[in-house]
Amino acid sequence: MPELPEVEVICQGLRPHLVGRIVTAVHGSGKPLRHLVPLAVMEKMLGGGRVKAVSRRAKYLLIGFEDETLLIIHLGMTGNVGLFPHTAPVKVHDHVRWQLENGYELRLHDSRRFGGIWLLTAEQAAERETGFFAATGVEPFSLHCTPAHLMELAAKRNQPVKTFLMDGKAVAGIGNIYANEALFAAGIHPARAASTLKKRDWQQLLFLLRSILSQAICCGGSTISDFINASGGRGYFQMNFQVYGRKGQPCPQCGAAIEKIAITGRATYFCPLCQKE
DNA sequence: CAAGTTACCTGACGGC
DNA sequence: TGCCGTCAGGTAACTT
Repeated sequence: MPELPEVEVICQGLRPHLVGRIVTAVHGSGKPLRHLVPLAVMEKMLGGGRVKAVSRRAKYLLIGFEDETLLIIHLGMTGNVGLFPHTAPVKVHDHVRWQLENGYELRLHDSRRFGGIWLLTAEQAAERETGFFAATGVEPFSLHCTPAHLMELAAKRNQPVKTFLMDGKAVAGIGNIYANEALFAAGIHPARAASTLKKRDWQQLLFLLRSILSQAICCGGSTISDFINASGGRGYFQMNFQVYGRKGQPCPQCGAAIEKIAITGRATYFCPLCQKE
């Protein structure tokens, strides 16, 4: 489900309701996730703690506590988090529930259980960029993310530019949807070797990528099948998809039929006329 | 050793 | 109606 815009929307939605709240207990389904901190350990480390900050890094949601303990949540393909009254019926696939002092609880719902939860101590949290996030790439909106930086990273690789964009070790937060959309906007064929892009290509691609991510955040993210934000609402950026999921439909630029191919096993949509190799 | 493939899991959808 | 195959927004452990 969630790429950078969706996680950002959840983050912004949660922040005003979660900051200042105190975790009183942690409950769960007992089913494993891709990574899961034992509920008893989580309750011991978080119990009585007050939330200080809610932020995002790559596709991870970060919930910081006053004692600097950091709760990290990844939503995988189908994960959602939201706040519910603790009396609201627990749904199938509600795998972890953080009970709060105000009668609400934060719930992680994830049918495929590709999501994950980690807990960093204050020391680990302080060192997170060289620890937990050591292998995580640069944030697309950060000042360190420049056309020159991307071109330098890509020079060492002989892979399609789409695969490069989706590699979280290079650039953080870009998944299949936004990689497809950004390459279409830039007029770059997704299978083109990343190492062949010129400075000018990277300038254009980065500018358009940022523009698309920003628009998507403003639209509340993209809801394909099950994405909902922290208030249970749907995003509507999918209305703006130019190529993603549009196989056989006319290109919005030139009218040619959008093609679908597989690149590194992932569905890839592009316009054969607007995006030359 | 970079890069492609498979595995993890459930649910939705299309074809028959 | 229902059974079966295919596919899905992500990542990491495999294999080549």
